[in-house]
Formats: sequence, structure tokens, C-alpha cells
Amino acid sequence: MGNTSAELLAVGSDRSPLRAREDYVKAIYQLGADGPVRAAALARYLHVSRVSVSKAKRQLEAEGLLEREREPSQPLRLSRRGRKLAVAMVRRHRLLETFFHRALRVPLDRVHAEAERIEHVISDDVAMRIAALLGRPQRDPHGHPIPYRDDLRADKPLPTLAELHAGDRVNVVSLDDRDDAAVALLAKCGLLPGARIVVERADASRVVVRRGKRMLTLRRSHAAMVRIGT
Amino acid sequence: MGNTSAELLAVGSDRSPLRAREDYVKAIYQLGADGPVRAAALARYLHVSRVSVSKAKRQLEAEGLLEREREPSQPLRLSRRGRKLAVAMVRRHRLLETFFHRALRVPLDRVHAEAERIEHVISDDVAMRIAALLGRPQRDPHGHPIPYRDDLRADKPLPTLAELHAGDRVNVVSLDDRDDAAVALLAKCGLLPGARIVVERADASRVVVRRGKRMLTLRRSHAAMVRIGT
DNA sequence: GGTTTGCGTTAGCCATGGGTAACACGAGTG
DNA sequence: CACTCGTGTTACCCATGGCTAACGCAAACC
Repeated sequence: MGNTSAELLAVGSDRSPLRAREDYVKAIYQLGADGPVRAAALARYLHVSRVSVSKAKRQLEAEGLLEREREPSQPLRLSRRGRKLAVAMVRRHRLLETFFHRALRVPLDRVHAEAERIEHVISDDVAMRIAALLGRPQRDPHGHPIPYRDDLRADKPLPTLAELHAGDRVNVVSLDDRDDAAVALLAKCGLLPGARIVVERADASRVVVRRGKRMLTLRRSHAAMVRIGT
Repeated sequence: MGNTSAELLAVGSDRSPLRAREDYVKAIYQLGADGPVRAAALARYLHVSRVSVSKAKRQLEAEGLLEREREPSQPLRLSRRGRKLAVAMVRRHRLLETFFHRALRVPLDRVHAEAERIEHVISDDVAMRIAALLGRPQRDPHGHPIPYRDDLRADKPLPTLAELHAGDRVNVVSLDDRDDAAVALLAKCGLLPGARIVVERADASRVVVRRGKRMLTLRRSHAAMVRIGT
């Protein structure tokens, strides 16, 4: 019951190139995990100007993807439909990453960029079929959960490796996939989802961890891209 | 040696959305199989106005994808680079169709539309990997050959079922994939690449063929979408 | 030979999705 | 209190890629 994301994709009434809208909605959804989304933060995240965000905001409101705020300068809040579209995009993105990694053996640090372009143009049917082909995977190769349909979970973000202290023993759960170079580096160290590690030292600029017998030294900026669980 | 199509894809210097260019170049290439390409014919083929073709022409010439003609009103001729880009697009399109049909079991009459959107956004590397995954297929599910790299063959088009006479015995080689409804109809009849058929009757409006024990009556417009060989 | 038809081109309009420059406002800071 | 800094908005400009209207021209038709 309810809308499929196929319906949601018809949001732009007739014109197809709503790529930009999809990117805005997805970004708002993903930034939303860390709290209210300010327009300026969104602009920095998407590498566009504040003006572009301001204009996009009006359009997204007109299309019912964004909640209309009465006062200006309020944080951006997705509407129910906006959230559904965002989740559909995230699902596609992660399914595609999984497909590229598992079926085509594309290196981990390149799956994000490939998925980013294709996620806007595949049909819902193809997404379904890819999921079936892969055996309905639960996590993408970076360790992020793959939402099913309109599943709107809102689990708060896990802590990162940058927040730990010497002696902590944890599992790597996921990697931030947006910085290709960082992903390549982390993958080369074996800091992949599922890896068990011990924090040896942590100072202002670096974190030293041990994985099995290997000692790894990471910059904090890289450590912050590794989400961990116990 | 020579350019990979990855280089060719960088044709628009820095701006990425050269989707339209790719469509024009591919269309010119495909229409070119039937003789010189007039701008008006291209406009009808792409469902755009003659004006749009005229403007695209200037841009494509400026980008070196189209040969510059001295007199106006000359047919459109792809440059070497234009042809390479076109072949790369055709290759991707057919690889994607094959992937969708074989790996994802997408019905034959839908693979074209899916491929049409994705062919503009996949990387050369992914195209290579898909080819490898499929065992380097030679033909797409409609029976069209899949060019390899910059292979610029110029085989003249095969005759179609609409050009035959009673008594002719032929093999179906390929189906025109641009009319989804026609493909669905032909597939339902079993008029698929490889099928052996006998022409029973052919008049001005219909062609009657036999495939095994089944008699099939086709409109000429549909028969013209079936390319045949002996 | 005149007329119609089709073709390619120009001029000008539109929507999208970017951008700068400039402004008003609010929160801190001196 | 004044000042700065970050924020959101407005008014414009730009390129892309469509469109229609209108024109010059050539070929075909009567």
C-alpha cells in the first residue's frame, strides 16, 4: 500500500530532469541525521552557492518535498514525500554500490562515484531486480544499511573512530563513502566493515589502532570517517 | 593506441551534461546506415524541431564531432571522433540491453528504454566489466552486433521482412528496438533473432509468415522492423 | 511559369540550474 | 553601543537545450 517510489519519481509532473531535486532531497536527508539542516550547511555539502540552495528550497516546497516553514531562516525539513524520495534514492545508491562491488568487482573507492550518476536514471523495477540478483543485501560495501522500500528509520549516527580513547576495542561498522581517497586508504589498511580493532593511542591529530598484528596510524580526519560499534 | 572512449567523453571540455550531444551523434551514426543524413530527417528521428538540429549541428561542428561542410544544406557527416563516440554509445547501449535481459531478466520490450537512459552515465570501466561479466557477448538481445571498442564497421543494413515474397525462407537476424510495442508483439509471436520462418503471403498491407507450425500475420510496419538473413 | 512543399537558418522566448553582487537581519564580540 | 560575521534572500547574468515564427531557397507539381 502507499506510494511506490516509482510514483514519487514522477514528482516533477512531466519534466524528467529532476536530478538536481533528487540530489537536494538526498543531501537534506543525509545531513538531517546530524540535526537540523541549515541552508548554508547544505550549500557547503553540495558545493553550490547559498543562492542555489535558496532557489531550490522554494521549488522543493512548491513540489511538496519540503515542509513549508512560516518564518524564513528556519532549518530545512523534508515532508513525508520528500523523505520517501530521499530514502528511495539512498536505497538505489547503496544497491548500485553493492552491485558494482560484488558483481563487477569495482574497487571500493570507486563505487560511490559510479552509483552517484546512475542512481538518478534507473527505474524502480531495475532496482528491484538488482536487489533480487544480489540476494536482497542488507548492507552496502561501506557497511551502510540498505533501506527497504519506504522504511524511514531514523537511527542516530554511530560514534566514529575519532571519538575513542586508548584501550577501546571496537568493530568497524561503516565508512563514509563520499571521500574516495579516504576510502581507498582505509580499504588498503583493511579497515573495512567487520574488522575488529583496538585503539592504542589517540591524540589531537592522530589515532593509532591495531588490527590483528598490524598497527595503523590515522589522521583524525580519516578516523572520523569510520563509524564503529562494540 | 588512439583515444579510448573515456577520452572522447571528455569532449565537452569541462561541462558534463553532453547527453544531448551523445544522442545527436548516435542518431546521426544510426541514420547514416541508410544513406546521407539530412537535418530534417534527424529532427523527425529524435522528435525535436529542425531548429534544434540546426543549433546542435553548429555546436557539434565546433566540438569537432561533425565534419564541417562548406556549403550549407549539406548532409550531416560525423568526423572520425564523432564516429568513435557514436560507436562507443552504441556499444554501451547494446551491452546494457544484454545485461538487463540476461542478468536481470528484464522483458525484451523494456531493455531499450532502460539502456537509453543509463548509457550516458556509465563509465568506460563499468562498460568493460559488464562485457566481461556477460562473457563478451557478440549480439544484444534484439540481434544487433555489439561493436568492440572503436570498431567502425559499416555493413550495409540487412533486408527486412517487409521486402520478401511468398515462398522465401529466412532467418530472423534482428529486431528494431526503438518501438517497444512492436518489440513486445514480435517477441510474443516468437519472432526473435534466430527464428526460422517461411513467408506465406505478402500483400500491400500485411505479411503472413509461418514459424514451425504457427502462422503469423504482421502489418507491414511491423514486418519492416524485422531484419532477416538467409 | 507560378505555386506549393520541404529544408535549413535566424531571431527571439522559455525553463532549468548554475553563478555574483548586494542587502537585511541576528548573534556574538570588541 | 558599534562592528563584524554568518545567513538567507533578492536582482540580475550565463549556458544549455528545447520551442515558434518567419524567411530565403530549391525542388517538385500543376
